[in-house]
Amino acid sequence: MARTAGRPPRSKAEILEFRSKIGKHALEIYRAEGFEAISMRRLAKAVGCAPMTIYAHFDGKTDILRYLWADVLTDMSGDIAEKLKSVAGPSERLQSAAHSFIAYWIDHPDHFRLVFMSNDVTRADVSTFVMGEDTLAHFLMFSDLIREVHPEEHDVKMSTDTLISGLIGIALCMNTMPDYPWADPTSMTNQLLLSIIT
Amino acid sequence: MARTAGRPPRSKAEILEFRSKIGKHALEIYRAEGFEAISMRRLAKAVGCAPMTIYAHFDGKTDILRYLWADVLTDMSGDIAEKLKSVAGPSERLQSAAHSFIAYWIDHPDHFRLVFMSNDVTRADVSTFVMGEDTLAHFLMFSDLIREVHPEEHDVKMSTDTLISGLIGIALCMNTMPDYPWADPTSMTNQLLLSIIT
DNA sequence: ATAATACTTGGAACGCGTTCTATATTAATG
DNA sequence: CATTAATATAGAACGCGTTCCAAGTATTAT
Repeated sequence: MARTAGRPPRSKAEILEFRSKIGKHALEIYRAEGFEAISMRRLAKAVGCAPMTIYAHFDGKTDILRYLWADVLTDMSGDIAEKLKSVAGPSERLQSAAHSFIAYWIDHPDHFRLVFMSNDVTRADVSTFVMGEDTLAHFLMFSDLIREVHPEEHDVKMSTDTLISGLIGIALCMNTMPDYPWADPTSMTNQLLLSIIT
Repeated sequence: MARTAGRPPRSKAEILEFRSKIGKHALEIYRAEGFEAISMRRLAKAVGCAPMTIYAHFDGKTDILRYLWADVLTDMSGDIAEKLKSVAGPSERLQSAAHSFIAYWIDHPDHFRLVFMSNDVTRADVSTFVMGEDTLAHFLMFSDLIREVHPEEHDVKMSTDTLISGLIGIALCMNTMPDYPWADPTSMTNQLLLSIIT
């Protein structure tokens, strides 16, 4: 301990506050004008700081974009929950959620790109959290639905991950290769569900 | 007809030749130094023309990258075929192919990004072919394998598309969200296959 | 006050994809 | 030959993400 002289480092609270402040402005721009409109120079102007300052708090643009994930995922979860209200049976509920999931990403290709096509595939800094608790919850909702269908044993974790990644794959294909005559996404989703429900 | 004066448009053969010439150089750079190394200015230098000229033949960078797909997919198909040599039963062959598919994209994240994460999600020019006959063949191989498993009716087209997009989804998740504790990719692939094989 | 440390700032710079414009260059017709 | 249309070229420009650096500002212990 025994601080030497000089300005002390910012408290963790301050750091988080600044980060979320930048994230808030990024979200504003994204909602108003979409993905392309978010630029570091512009974001800095919106926040009211120098472009350089942002780099002191974030590793880069992708690191900022992660702040928008939660927002999009919340929107998606809301969509699913809304449609889920009027569905009763366990397997029907799982199916409804899956179809809503697909529909959401097909209806919002820009959101899909934001969440699933962030372009820093290269570096996998395990240190950063990437998927926080809250972000995760939006996906684990499928676990609950699967558990309702299979109250017995069954490897819920694996079924969930398979379903999620499978669904994301369908959405990716529809988004990135729209010219290929894919089978009906609804049919594909049902087919995918077969491996979980049966 | 009755041509007016002036230089005639290039023949289709010439156009294709120029395009493939650019594609060839792009592939060279990609193989030698990877994705990031491909830039329009540098590519022009390699081809021996002005950067502007490329834009007369391609819509943009993404349009060029498509030329590299075939190469990557051929490589992948080779990988699958190689491992498939020593596998006998119909369903075993399908499983082998699926696992090889996943393994390939996990082992080559840069290739995955090149093929499945081209960033022009926005515009869907139906006019451009996007997936040529040859490119397509690498995916339709799964159709044959599925048909071997199910000689009867069964909607092969839909099963194939579901399997392909599901596999791509698993690969995408492993590549873009490496920090999330996904279930074992092998297990997920098997789970995915359940919906097709049964 | 002074010195030491942490952080912010402004500006320049690099290479990028892309667009624009004005100026060749090429190859056909008349 | 000249004319005319198709193409290629050079160069500048825009905004982008990102990096570097020198200078400034803020906050603390001494």
